[in-house]
Amino acid sequence: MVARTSARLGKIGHLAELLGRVPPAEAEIAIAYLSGELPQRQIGVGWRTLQDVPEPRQVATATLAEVDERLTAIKAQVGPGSHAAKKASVAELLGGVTRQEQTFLLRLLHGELRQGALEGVMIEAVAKAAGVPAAEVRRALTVRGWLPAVGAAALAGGVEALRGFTLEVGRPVAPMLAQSAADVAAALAKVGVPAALEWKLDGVRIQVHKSGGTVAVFTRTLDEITSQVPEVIEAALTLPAREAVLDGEAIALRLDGRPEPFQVTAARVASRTDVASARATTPLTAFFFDLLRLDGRDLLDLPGAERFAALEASLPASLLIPRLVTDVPAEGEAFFRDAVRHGHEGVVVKSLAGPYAAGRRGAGWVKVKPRHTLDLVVLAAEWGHGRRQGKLSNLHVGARDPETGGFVMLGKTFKGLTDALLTWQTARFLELAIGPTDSWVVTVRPELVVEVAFDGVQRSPRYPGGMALRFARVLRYRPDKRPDEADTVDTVRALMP
DNA sequence: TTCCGACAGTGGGGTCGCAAT
DNA sequence: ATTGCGACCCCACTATCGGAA
Repeated sequence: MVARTSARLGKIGHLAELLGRVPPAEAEIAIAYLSGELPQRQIGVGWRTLQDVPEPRQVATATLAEVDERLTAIKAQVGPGSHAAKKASVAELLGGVTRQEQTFLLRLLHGELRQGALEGVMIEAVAKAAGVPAAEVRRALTVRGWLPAVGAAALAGGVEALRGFTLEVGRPVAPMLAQSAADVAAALAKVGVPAALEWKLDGVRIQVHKSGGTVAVFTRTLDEITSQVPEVIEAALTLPAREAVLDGEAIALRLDGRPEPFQVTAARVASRTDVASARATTPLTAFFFDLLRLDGRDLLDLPGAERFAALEASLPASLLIPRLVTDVPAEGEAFFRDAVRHGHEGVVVKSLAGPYAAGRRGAGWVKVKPRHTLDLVVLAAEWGHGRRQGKLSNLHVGARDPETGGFVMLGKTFKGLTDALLTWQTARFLELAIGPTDSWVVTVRPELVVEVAFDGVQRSPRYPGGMALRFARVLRYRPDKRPDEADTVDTVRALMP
């Protein structure tokens, strides 16, 4: 019903009505499921485990609490034999529910609920069901980070219960996100001048919580990585502040201070088995750009300029992100070019006045990155899902190889396509198809040239040229260009770091 | 009435750790 | 030893709704 209702207010109404009927003990589970999440977060079940689903039952027997218990048990199945055990448990669970419930559970477990109601809509639904302002729910969520818990509290105790949620050292806060802009001038126009510009480092976002001698480190998705980043812990422990919540970036730097490719930083942070040797070969450096709490005082609602002043006063300069405050666009442009010249991703332009909008992609922060483009050739396309069902969506694109006269695939992209373009390209690809068109991938004669934008070229173990484009997106088709006028692999190779 | 902010959806490449083969 | 799978690090972009202007 929620999925069938396209109007957002309609969805909110349906969800609120549903929440009003859920027993209090199951409210948390209901809110989690309806917004596409599991209380267990991950349970080690993916698409493979969800194949070969048994026939559902005619009548419902399972309660939400029982399903939740079973999922907890499935998560706990680890070690030898766990694949088969998980598969059996999942089959048992799915075989014990009705067809409707099974469909819902399958989508939930796949992580593709697709009913147009994730956290943003659920916040409104919780507010409506509990009879509280949505702003109160949002505020509690920013400091608690887990809507089902916040929602259950709101349903049980109203505004008073929501007011009980405060920033707690040791529990991560949803990090503030940034919008993007094409250039520094556009970014300055969005946030207003004067504004702060900071280097955008191509590393891993870190939120560091220090309380006395205890330090915890979390990622953008609030996963804890404390044990993987001892350098960050040591840095936090040297700070004079007794208690602090810091926002920043961890990145692997080379000896000359230039950044390693993102792949290197990501691999380092992901390494858990031998952190000491990983650290010896690939040390991490932490840079901080925000301070959310300092010695018992919450700073979230302070203007950006004040938060940074507090940060500056609490950290050695070596831990601070390089930053410039200006109202002159040309100075901002120069700072941006300098960041790129140092090998970094670009800059983030920040409002001096705005609060720390936890969990929001507010207009207070705007990122600017340089953009590369290439004219590439479409080699194949994949059939889309969901709202792209029936449309050839995901393009395989390649560069010309002057040696062989053929084309070398550099990656896939589905971004930047409008509905009209999807319709057009589906028809065009079917005309150009080589071989079957009902297969997952439809191979086409390499005749269409497409202009693709991307952030950079990275080493690839997957593609024959050993290179792949990062964040490729379609800008437009180039009907004025023939495939033999497309860019070559040599051009791409020259862009490798 | 038009504009624009926020949200949801549609997927991308790379890497690690673990279990299965 | 290698492969398959799940999880998660980075992410861009369009369509849509509904409140703001």
